[in-house]
Amino acid sequence: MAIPRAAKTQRRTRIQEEKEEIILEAALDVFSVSGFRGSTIDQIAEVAGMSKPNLLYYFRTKEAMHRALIDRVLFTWLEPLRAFDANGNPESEIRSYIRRKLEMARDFPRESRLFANEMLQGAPHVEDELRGPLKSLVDEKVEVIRTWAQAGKIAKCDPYHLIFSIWSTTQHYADFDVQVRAVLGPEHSGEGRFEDAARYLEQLFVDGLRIRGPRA
Amino acid sequence: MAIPRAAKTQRRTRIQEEKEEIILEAALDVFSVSGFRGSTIDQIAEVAGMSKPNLLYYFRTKEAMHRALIDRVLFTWLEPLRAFDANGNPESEIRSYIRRKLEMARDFPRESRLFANEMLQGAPHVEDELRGPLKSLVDEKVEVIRTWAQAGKIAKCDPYHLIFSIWSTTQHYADFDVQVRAVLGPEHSGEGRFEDAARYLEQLFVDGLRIRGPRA
DNA sequence: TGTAATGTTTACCAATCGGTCAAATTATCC
DNA sequence: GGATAATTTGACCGATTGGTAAACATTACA
Repeated sequence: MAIPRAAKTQRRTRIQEEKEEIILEAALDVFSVSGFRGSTIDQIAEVAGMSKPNLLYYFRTKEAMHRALIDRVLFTWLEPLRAFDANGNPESEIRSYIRRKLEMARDFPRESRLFANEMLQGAPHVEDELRGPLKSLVDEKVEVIRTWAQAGKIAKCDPYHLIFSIWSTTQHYADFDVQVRAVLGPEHSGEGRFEDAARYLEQLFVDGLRIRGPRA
Repeated sequence: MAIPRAAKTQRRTRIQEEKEEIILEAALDVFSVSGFRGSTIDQIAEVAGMSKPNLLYYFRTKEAMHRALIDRVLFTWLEPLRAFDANGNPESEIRSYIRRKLEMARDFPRESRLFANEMLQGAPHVEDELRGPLKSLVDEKVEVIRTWAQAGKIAKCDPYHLIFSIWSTTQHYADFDVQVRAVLGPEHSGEGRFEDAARYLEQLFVDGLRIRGPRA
């Protein structure tokens, strides 16, 4: 008798590891474009190259697949912020945070879109994670930024909105990719647009945070 | 015999105007949360408070409803950018553009989310509008900004990415509203967050664009 | 190599999907 | 007030949805 999801053996089979990976990969393809409600198990099964019941053998419901995916993505999504170092140099920390977030937008656009889709729908599946781990981490980094500002290392600013603006500007290049390409035109839609964005954003944020000297 | 959508009379009935308005309002509610694929005619019909066939009497297909909605939203979405005045003062023009966009995020979050949903899905229904009218308008304003920079009125910067960053930061407060509220916590989730955002963003962009004098 | 656990497939289900149709109801205008 | 056009509804359709049952195939391990 088949017992899905290794309930009996505790240890996961080689096949389980492989297939679950393939499924989550396919699920990411589909969910990131159509959102939870707009995606179907059949679509995912087709992308994964296996039958629907086979897929449901590994993840018993559509919700289960989505949850597994969200958990994984949320973790990597927060990586750059976690790397934000209180002991580093403010300017270079912000610079590399922007760079890291832009690299994620370039290298993992599906993950970014999955997350964006979830937010647009009111975060029905991750509200707890937002209020818990996410808020805690942000609060922690906000304190760092505040300390920097009080020490006169950077200009005073609202740290929450600073973080929001870095999130939104960087993720924009993943989530609104079609729009960016359409506006830039085919001649500027190569991968170079990420370098242009990095240059622009670093200038924007670093200059914006520099302590302003005697007015020009 | 009933001829849908006033094919015969040319002029639209009072009832037609009213009902189409109610339907589009309901459709905005639903589409903005679940996207096109994830929304159902039944949902919209329920929100609109009428039967499904009745709804389909005014809009023959789900696509027709979505298109009518997109056309309307795209127009108002571009209003602030259209208002961007080449003859105005650069600093105050950018300031009021940011303010206008933030007001839209506050007052029309569903419209912003509808648009974001469409972008996430690869803009299957509006790619032409992006490449055509949108790109033209942006190109026009990019020239304005470029002229300002060349005249030494503002710092040099990539005008395209400047516009992208204003779009993304302002729309963030509509599209990622749940996240913003979760991170700010219940005590800062009142309408005041838009004022805080406005203050922060105006400072960020205006300072970032000020010609920098002798270094501080 | 045998066998028990694991993995896969075919056939199927009830619910929901987008959409149609004809009949019933209501508004409009002379 | 009656005819005519406009509106609304309930019953229905085939396709698709998320998910199940059980037979079948494969793997792992003694």
